[in-house]
Amino acid sequence: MESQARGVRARSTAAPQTDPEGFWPLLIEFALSQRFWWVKLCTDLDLTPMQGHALRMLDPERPVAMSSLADALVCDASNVTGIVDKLESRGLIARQGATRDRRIKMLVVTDRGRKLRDQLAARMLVPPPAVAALAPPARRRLAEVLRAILAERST
Amino acid sequence: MESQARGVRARSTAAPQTDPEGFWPLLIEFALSQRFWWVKLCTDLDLTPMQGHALRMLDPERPVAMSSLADALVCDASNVTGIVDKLESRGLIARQGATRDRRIKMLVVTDRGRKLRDQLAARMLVPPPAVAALAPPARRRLAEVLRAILAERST
DNA sequence: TATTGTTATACTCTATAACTATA
DNA sequence: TATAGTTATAGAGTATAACAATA
Repeated sequence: MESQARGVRARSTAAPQTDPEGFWPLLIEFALSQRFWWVKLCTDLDLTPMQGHALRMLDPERPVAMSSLADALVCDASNVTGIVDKLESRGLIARQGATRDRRIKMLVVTDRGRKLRDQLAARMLVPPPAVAALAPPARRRLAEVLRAILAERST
Repeated sequence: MESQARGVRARSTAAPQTDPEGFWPLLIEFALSQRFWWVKLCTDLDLTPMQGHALRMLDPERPVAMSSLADALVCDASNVTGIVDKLESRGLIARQGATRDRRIKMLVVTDRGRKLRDQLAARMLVPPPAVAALAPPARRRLAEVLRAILAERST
């Protein structure tokens, strides 16, 4: 949920029709609130949000084509060029030519990039107090549902 | 979850310590995936993501100060000036002077803005098939858990 | 003096279109 | 001809600093 300082908050003006328990609006409200969480996480590690996403989506075990990263980030290839430029200039990743198709450039995560990526992953996995305090059965149930939702790819 | 075209996906390299059910990583993965969902929702209504957030956070029932909107959007006041400029130039909101303190400018949602805001709210409330298919008891339980998390304000 | 909002500036993200070098 | 990536360009979000009006 976004800040409610001075009483400002999102207000719903329409009623849900297939979700009388209000589950979906709550999930959405939560998801949108994580915008700030992600920005802070990345900023703390001197990354922009998109640079953080890029580093997260790259595979530390094997090279990934620029075009694959563009797909993963759901943005244009021209955009990826700039994002990769910045990460490469900091020595976090590197461009490599592909052997068979010389048009393709593969991206590899450097040792330095891997360290930063691991830090990011570690911080991502630290749940906020409210989540850590949940009883295990409640977490287990919610985890099952989220797994089912993510498996659908329909959102 | 971001696109997995050509096999690219986020990989975790660290293990959670206080969340053996994997609840938190799933929740985060879900939250981050909603980035694209929100962008599309706003784009369909000819709004940028931030303009959508601004319209969502404003109160159609009463004027809101620029500074309050800045708090709600968690961004600088100078930033809000530009976002408000664009919404106002489209006739979706309007600036009003405050009576007691003439430094303050209050924002009101116009009739046109209200219609667009309602459309946005209505589309937000349509759950994806995987969510709509959940049994009511499951939804009810999960709604309780999410309410508890959001009430904490600690994320 | 302090606060509200604006302006100026600079950087990042974003897409489109034109370009190159390959295929 | 088609594809992978780059460059040029323009619009939007972002913060910092300096500013005007008001308190």
